[in-house]
Amino acid sequence: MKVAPDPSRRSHASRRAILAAALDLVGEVGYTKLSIEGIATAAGVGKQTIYRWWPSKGSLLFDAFLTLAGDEQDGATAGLPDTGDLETDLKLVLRTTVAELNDPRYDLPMRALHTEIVHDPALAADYAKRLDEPMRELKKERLRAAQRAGQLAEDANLDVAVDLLFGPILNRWLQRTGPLTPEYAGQVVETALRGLRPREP
Amino acid sequence: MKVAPDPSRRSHASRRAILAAALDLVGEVGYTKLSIEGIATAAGVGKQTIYRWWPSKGSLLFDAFLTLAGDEQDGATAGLPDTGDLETDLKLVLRTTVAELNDPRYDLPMRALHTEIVHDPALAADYAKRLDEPMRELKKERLRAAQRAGQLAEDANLDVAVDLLFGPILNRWLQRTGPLTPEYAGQVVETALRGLRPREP
Amino acid sequence: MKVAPDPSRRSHASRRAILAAALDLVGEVGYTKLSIEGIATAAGVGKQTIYRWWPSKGSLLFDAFLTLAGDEQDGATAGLPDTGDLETDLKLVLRTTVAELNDPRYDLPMRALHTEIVHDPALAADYAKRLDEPMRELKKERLRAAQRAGQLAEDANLDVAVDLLFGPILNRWLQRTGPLTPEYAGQVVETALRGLRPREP
Amino acid sequence: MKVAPDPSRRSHASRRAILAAALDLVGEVGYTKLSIEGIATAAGVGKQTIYRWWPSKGSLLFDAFLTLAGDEQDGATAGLPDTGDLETDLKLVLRTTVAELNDPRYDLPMRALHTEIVHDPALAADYAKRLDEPMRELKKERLRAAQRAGQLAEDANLDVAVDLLFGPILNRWLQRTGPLTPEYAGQVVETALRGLRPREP
DNA sequence: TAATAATCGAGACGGTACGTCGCGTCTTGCA
DNA sequence: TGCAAGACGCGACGTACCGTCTCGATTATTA
Repeated sequence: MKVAPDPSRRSHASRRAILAAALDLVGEVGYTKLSIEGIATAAGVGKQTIYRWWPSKGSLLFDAFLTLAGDEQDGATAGLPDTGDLETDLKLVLRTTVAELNDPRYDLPMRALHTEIVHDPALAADYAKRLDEPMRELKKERLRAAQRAGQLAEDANLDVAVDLLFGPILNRWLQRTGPLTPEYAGQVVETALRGLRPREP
Repeated sequence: MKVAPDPSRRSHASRRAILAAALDLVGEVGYTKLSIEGIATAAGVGKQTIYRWWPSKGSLLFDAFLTLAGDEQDGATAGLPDTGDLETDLKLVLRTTVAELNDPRYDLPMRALHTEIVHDPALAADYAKRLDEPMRELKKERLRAAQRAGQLAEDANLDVAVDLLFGPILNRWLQRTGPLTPEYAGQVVETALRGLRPREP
Repeated sequence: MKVAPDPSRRSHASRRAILAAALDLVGEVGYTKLSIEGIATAAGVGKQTIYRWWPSKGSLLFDAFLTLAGDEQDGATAGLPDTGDLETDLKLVLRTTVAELNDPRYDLPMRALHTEIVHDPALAADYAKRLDEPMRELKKERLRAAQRAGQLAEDANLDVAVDLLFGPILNRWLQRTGPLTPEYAGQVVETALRGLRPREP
Repeated sequence: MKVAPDPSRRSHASRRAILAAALDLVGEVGYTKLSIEGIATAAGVGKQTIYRWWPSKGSLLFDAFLTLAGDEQDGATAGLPDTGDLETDLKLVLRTTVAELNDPRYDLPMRALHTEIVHDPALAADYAKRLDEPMRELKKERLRAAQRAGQLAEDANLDVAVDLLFGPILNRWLQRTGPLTPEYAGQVVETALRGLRPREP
């Protein structure tokens, strides 16, 4: 019978080395050539140390990504910018997102993580709970503020609103169906906010 | 020296068997366990026959998917429904899309193809040209009709509009960040069309 | 810096459990699948306790075998039987040896120990000194008595004589080049004693 | 279901490289450190090519040993020397055997093969049939000639006689219970032929 | 009788090798 | 010449053990 290892005896040095090596390697060789063996070697670690603590390559990538995200933007917990002008704020956020997706340091790791999520419902659930929901809540909070300021329809479904704003960008990035530019981000915000319907006369 | 094979001598029986086996297998074992070797065995075909005609697993999946799509909805070439009511028509289309994404026969093959596209820019370009653009053109055509009918802003960017409508659905399907229901599809259409801004007084 | 452990603080319970587990395990799973890790687990003991007290798997097996032998036949120290009839006595001894080699409780442990000896000269020396030589001395003592009784050539090399008697049995047992029966043991004794040359006329 | 590979498609170059590498490696690093992985690397061959054609490390060593033996002494098929003087002939043969066992090129490979035989009854049977029995038959043939020449007891059991001659040498070699010298070989022959009993008066 | 020092169980660690699977290439013999 | 079949060199998989290394928690003297 398989028993869970005791986390209190875990080597933090190895953990950090593994996560760093995973990020480095996925950036260098890409998702397809990323191997546990390669990560272990790059981290100066035995393979078993990886298999002991992570159930799958996906969950390792997830942890690595959390580290990456946590290191740089844990100020994100502070919430989205609120200048009082929703459109300006959203454009800033989406353009930042676009810049991040175009940043080579993030591009390959995020594609790798995305792929694992797509094929692993358990990981998807983990991702949804630990990354997507908190960030989504921040976004919805900003939209709620906009509602209070009368800049957004009272009855708008905020989850749908968030999807409307971020879905197009993520898809274009993933599928490369068009150039992922700040201009595109701006158009998405404008179109989503203005709506597609013709103006009321 | 490598010479290109002569397509006129190609065995159609083998081609069909390979594409069918690829679809069957990806549905049975999923993308991660899908192997060329397995497809060849299941198709009763030599491995070389696959390597001779397809440059990558992704392009094989793409072909297989074209077959799948072609068999069932080649009437799609006929264009989107146009009852005169844009919202109704779009809801129908998006709900059909949702049903398709939820159909087990399509789910795994599409995830597999998506993954290949995400990691293979050449395949992404092929996909964009041969599948995305034609379908996008049909959608834009319907939106243009709506513009002519005054149901859509004259200055709306139609590419952005299409992304706004389909991006959220595809993302929710891929990342499982929420249930992918017809209701959700309806809300996306409504929100996109109505816009997020408060009504003009 | 490495210091020698203090034998006075050694846990006798652990020692006994390890030796017993080693014998049990080698009997159950055979030499090839015998592992220090397995012995430690079966003995309810930490691995380090084994590595602390034994320099190699071979020396552990040697100790275990000494225990096994000591428990049952420490009367062997008393010397070989001496009824006055050398041939009868030798046949008894060799048949006993054959029975022991055929005993499942001894077979696998002895094969394991033999293998370690074959590949480890240091262990071989230890074995020669602590097991082979004392037993060999007992055998030679019996042969010397036979010499005094005029049943054995005065100038016979007793070491060679012992090898001549036991070598064939051990080899047949190890290599399974033929059935290891009491009859075979008897034939070996007869042939060795009688010699191969024809009777003087 | 596992099917046997087709021997007609086997690569002879790989086969030879593997057998040679096995012999070289076992001579260099010894039995304990001999690994399939190491052999494959040294032979410039994939591991699977070894696993495809040999069921165990032992059977590979056996094949390698057959090659070694076949290359050098396939003249052995011609039979043992027969000068008319049995004792001289046997001493020559046993001294040659001793020299061979002391030859570093043979020592480690033979120990390795011996170990595999000891722990693998199937391999032991193969060894008995393909190596031990033919060589034993040659020896018995020489002894039969001696019987016809009146140099050996008519009723001597030839199998036992062969064991009596070779068993002691093999044992001393394996267990290192004493120096393995030509003198020892001579004494074994003399003692075995003369017998241990005193001369008839 | 407490302090103290070593062994003890447990098991994580960096490694090596295992035996298997799949890759993409190459060769063979049939149609 | 295309094909089914499959051997090949290669690389990675996930597992088993190696021998070393911490960890508290017994123990069994020594102060």
